[in-house]
Amino acid sequence: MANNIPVLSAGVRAPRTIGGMSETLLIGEQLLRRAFLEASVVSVEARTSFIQTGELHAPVCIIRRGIAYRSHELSNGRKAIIDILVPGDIAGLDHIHLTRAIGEFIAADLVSYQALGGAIIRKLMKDDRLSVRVVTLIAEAHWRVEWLATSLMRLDAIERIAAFILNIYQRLRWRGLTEGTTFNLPLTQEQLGDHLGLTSEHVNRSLRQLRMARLANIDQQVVTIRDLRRLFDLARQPGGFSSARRCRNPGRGPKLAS
Amino acid sequence: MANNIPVLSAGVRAPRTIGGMSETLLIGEQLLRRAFLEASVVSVEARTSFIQTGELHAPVCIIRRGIAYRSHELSNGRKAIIDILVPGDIAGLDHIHLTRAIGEFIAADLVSYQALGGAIIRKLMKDDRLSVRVVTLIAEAHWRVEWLATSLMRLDAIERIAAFILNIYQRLRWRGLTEGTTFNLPLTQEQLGDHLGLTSEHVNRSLRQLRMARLANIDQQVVTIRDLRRLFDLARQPGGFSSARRCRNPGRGPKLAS
DNA sequence: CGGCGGATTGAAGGGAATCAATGCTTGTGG
DNA sequence: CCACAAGCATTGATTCCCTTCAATCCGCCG
Repeated sequence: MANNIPVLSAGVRAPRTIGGMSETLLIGEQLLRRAFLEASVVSVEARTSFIQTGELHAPVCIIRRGIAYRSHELSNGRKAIIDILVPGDIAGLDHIHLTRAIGEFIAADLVSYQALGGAIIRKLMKDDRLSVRVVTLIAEAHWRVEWLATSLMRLDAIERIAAFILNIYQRLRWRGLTEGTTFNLPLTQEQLGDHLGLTSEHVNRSLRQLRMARLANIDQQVVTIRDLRRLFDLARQPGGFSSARRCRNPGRGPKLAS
Repeated sequence: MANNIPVLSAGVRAPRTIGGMSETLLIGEQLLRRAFLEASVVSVEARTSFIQTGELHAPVCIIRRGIAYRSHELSNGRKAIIDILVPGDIAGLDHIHLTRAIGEFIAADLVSYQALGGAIIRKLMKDDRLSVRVVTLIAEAHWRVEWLATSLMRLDAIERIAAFILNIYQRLRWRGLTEGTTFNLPLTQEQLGDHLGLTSEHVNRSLRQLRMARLANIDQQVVTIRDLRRLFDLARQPGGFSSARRCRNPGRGPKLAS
């Protein structure tokens, strides 16, 4: 299983955990996932939120099927989606020591998951190995948001979308959930916009550009990566950026053929 | 001490940790801070990085004096600052289980800190109480970045700056590091821009607007909050936003008198 | 069929970046 | 002690990416 590989959001070189810990981590991973197997499987329909903001003693969930996301609701009804959850992801680990959930968990399509209460996880964490794995899982989620923030700061629309596609692509691959360069992405353009800090209209236009440039297709919630290499060039990785959004220096890096 | 209060970045209502855990948390906190006291105090000058990207076995640091920040270097030389560290903050907790540091830690002004190696922290974490506190500290850093990402997505320049000022203000207050509404902020406008996803020029213009509107002053690295109430209105909090950046609905919320 | 949510496309406006100068401090060396 | 350089702050003019507003189209379902 590839689950012990820390995944950085944009599909960057995955940060490595301490080499000597890997066996411990693996065992912790197994213990944790085994614990979730005991829980009953819950299914929720698309567009329903299965954990609400402020919910008391919200559980920790492992996503089994479908795509979910975590979002912050703004009082005018719009949302800021700050994490995307794919099958195998364990979500809501901050509920372990939190009385009230921060943010809302919403199913993008038909999602099934298994949930454990914070108290149970706290008990399980008496085991050092599992505890270590929980810490690394939280750290992974942290890196994802960090990279999201970084790309919001310094990449423009197309670059952000490219980075996002690669991010999801790599996470799905590491989990063995996709073979080729095609995968399902049950998000509306508005949700994409809410995740990338764009309007749905501009997401639409940017997707068209990606399609025209033959880098990637997103139609009917199906993503097809056409040119992985150039997509990587667009989605400049941290530590290996070729240039940034705001670049006084000459040479703005790869451009799309307009 | 107020250190057991989880702090959300924008100065939002602080998320509460499990009530019954508070004593455990407090003890864990004390154990952790006590451990750091043993370490020798290191001082670094302004603008020097004391942990480099990719550094092997980077330590965990507690900031004792000054302001530091964590940033991701982009290959064209520009930076994305993804966390600000004030005295009392424990930084680099993800190094506990990571062979190589992600991101760089830089002193904004004269900073002194104490550092413990990941191995030591791992050993300390055999103690459940300390382990719990470490997890909550990581979660706090996570919420900070989440809110940063949210504000990058949905707030405009002035709102982001307002949110940022309040964020720092509240963190300093919770630590008892400032009394009134004035505090020191040793960041250049360029660094502010790198943290908020703006250019230094636009930071400058926005600061002027804040000054003109008599909301806050930032001069010579000294912040003076003039109108806390209206500043809060500008920096819309998660869960309590009055409106967002992109708002098709009428009534865009508080505006500055131009 | 009509309605609805989502995708698509166009036109116009705005917020922020870019480019370009000019002050203002500070520290350094002559 | 002054001159000068370097870094930062400030300001203006211009450009452009993205939002906003407004329609239309499409697929789906009651």
